[in-house]
Amino acid sequence: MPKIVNKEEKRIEIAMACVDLLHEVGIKKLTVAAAAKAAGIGKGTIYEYFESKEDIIFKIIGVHIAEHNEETLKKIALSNNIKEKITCLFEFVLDESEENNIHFNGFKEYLSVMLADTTESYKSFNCVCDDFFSLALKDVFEDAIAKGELKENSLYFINSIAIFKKGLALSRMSVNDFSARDAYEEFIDNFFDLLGKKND
Amino acid sequence: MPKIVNKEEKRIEIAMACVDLLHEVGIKKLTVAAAAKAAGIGKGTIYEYFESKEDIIFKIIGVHIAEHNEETLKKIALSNNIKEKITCLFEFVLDESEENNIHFNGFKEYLSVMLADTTESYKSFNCVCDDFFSLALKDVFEDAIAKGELKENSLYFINSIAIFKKGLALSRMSVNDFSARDAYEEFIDNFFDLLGKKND
DNA sequence: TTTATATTGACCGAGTGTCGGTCATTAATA
DNA sequence: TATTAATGACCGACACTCGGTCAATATAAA
Repeated sequence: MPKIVNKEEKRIEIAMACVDLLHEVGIKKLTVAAAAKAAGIGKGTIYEYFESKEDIIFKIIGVHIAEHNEETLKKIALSNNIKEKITCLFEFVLDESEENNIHFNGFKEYLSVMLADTTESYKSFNCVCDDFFSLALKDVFEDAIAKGELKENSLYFINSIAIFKKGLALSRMSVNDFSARDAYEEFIDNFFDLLGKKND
Repeated sequence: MPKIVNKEEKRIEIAMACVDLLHEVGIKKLTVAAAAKAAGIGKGTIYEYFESKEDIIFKIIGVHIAEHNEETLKKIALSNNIKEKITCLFEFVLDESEENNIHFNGFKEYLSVMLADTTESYKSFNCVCDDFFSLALKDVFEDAIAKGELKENSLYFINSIAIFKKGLALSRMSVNDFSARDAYEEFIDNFFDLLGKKND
């Protein structure tokens, strides 16, 4: 009998091998043949591990988001400032560094694929991401309220802020000369003016 | 000389003839041949009027949005209630009627295309839509402030609300069991609690 | 009839996904 | 230990789809 490969591991391996290529050419111009070449395998083998070309993108984004969420939680734990903690949760949408641009663009590719063909599994995946954000934000808010830095009714806005974040991402993807950072700062400052407890 | 056709009119005519088909099959499965058939013309003729398949979707959404914006302004003018006026501006994202679903789905198709290949002209188009919303909302807010129904600093939130609306649309497109109406109501109620002037 | 434009569908090639077949590895057996 | 059997991994030729092109044709004004 041949060696039994770990399908899931190989899925990740192939997906990761395609990351650079994907970012070079974008999903529209990514061919399965090129993806196979990048991964050093035959074209047919791709289909042993993925349903479709789009499925590769799905895998890539999944791995990255899991990594990113972990990092985010660490950063939040390290910070002592409430506003800073919240900003950590938005960093993915705000950061315009070379490295984050790559990931953000990957997310854009993913969104495009998902909107073209919104399956239940895609939707479930989105929900998981949303839940992470909402739960983490809730923790931060409750912490801030306990410390007397935010008014209690801040909690009512958690869902709305999660939605705001999505809009921020979409705006960054689709609006000319849009500064997500500026838009975010404007929002969060106004928010704190209304709901922060001035402890001066 | 032969019959001179009005290119722009025919563009619209072809695009409109594809609306039903597009909604049936979605952009991924919409073939140019099928689109041509739906419009009762040859496949080659499509390319006399459109740059690409995607361009058809672009045209469809453009026409619908222009129509919709006009209607929205009329509805706002008819209403005397501030909250109702604001809701008019969100109606496209909230309404789940059969008819609006078709339009909303069209918008989703459009978004997908745009994210796959974000050209400057797509971005400009988005800006036009955003401007409409922001300007209309500003008018409503200023009116409400003048009437003493909203606090002045409500104006600071206009950009954020425009972004929130985008997030709401994206959520409706991509999240399981998401009620845009509920999320909107929650937001707007909390917003009025904070920034409405209680005139009781 | 001439001429400029509109229209068309056969055609092309890029690219997706399939499938029959090969290969490498290990289990079983003598 | 050597030989054979069994099996899943792997592959790339190929069938097919579909977007976009273009040479030929239709149309209608002059």
